Amino acid sequence: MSPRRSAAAALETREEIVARAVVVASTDGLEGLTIGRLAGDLSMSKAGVIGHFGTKERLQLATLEEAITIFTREVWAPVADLPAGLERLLAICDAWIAHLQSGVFPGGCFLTAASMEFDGRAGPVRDRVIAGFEQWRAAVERDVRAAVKAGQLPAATDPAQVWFELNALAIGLNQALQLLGDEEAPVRARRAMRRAIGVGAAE
Amino acid sequence: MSPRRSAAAALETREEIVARAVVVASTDGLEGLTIGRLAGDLSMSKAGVIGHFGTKERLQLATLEEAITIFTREVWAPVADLPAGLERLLAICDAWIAHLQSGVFPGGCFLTAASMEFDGRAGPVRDRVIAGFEQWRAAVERDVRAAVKAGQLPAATDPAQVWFELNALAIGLNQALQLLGDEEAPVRARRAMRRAIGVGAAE
DNA sequence: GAATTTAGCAAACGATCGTTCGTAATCTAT
DNA sequence: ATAGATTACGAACGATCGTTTGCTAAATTC
Repeated sequence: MSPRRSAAAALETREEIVARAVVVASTDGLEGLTIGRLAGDLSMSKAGVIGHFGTKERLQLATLEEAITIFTREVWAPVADLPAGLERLLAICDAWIAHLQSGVFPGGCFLTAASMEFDGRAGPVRDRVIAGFEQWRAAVERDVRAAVKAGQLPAATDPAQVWFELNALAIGLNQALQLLGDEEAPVRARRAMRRAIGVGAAE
Repeated sequence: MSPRRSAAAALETREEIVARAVVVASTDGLEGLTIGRLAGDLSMSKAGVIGHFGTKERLQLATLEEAITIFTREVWAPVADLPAGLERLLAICDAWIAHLQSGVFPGGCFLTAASMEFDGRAGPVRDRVIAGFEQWRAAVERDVRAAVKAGQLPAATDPAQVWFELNALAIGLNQALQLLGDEEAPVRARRAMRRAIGVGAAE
């Protein structure tokens, strides 16, 4: 078969490719992602796959972008409507934990894996990973500051420290779930996150 | 040149290969490790490289084993002589942080990277990674229990919870250093580790 | 309805992957 | 000194890598 798809349908094809790429890269890594593998999975030719992106690196970037979109939808969107402050910060933590448990990415947190995979290689993929983390960090720290300003957290609270700990705990939870299948990890992570924020675990 | 090395020297060759493999895999991952690349770096033939291991998987296992040995030497050996308990637990944390800062692995913590890379693929490499983490976890938890027994920590202290948090913070520190070059991360990690243990940061 | 653009395929490109084979050089053991 | 193991090499294996090139057939534009 040859190109019997309309321009709109071609966009769909591109989305199908990216959707599959996210799944594959989630377990095999962005570098382990392969055009031939993708073509086989989708019953397409290699040229048909790469044609939508031009280059493997741009395919990786598109895949990363989609993963960031999914993360945003899973973790940020559910809490976006809450007012900035402690309540939303706690909701973020719970959504974060739920996301890591959800199995949306079969190979575990995509961004975490990508950050480890590309932390030593320069290039646009690494740059995008960094930008993604910085954006997420800014969102979390904003709520910490709002909670401090509202008197919900002690004035001495350091937003950067809270972010550091929450992010570390999320990564640690991801490892515990993916590598060890530790079923107690989510509750441990929640407890530690509450403590990192400076709020009783009874919350 | 052809094989003009004695049996003893051949062991040296093997060690040289593994030493180089640790460096390469530290940045490119155990899967990104390539026999041809290794042969080029060492001015050897591919057959000469793989001949010492038989299989790439066994080369990966030897590389992983060496990385575990290095980690043990860097983090455990300096504190092994201390008596079990709170003092050694705190020393472990400091040695751990120092190790992550040391740049022994140019691409960051080898075990962390390997755990992310292989957390979705069955096989002996993944099994060895898990065993390495379990062994390290047992060592840390042992000191937590000893500290509790000695009355240095509250009786309600949960060793598994402490391990979970310390490990997460170490991974988070590794990411902050490698991906973001965050120079404040080590002091943040140290502070959080002290708090996870349940000891004042002034210690 | 004719001309142009586009989606996707089949095939091939050189490069590299992990692995195997035969062979020469060296070491070890008799 | 001679025989047998090793060590490592060069060369080749089939497979797969990312990418490029023509081509066909459908969709779009004029």
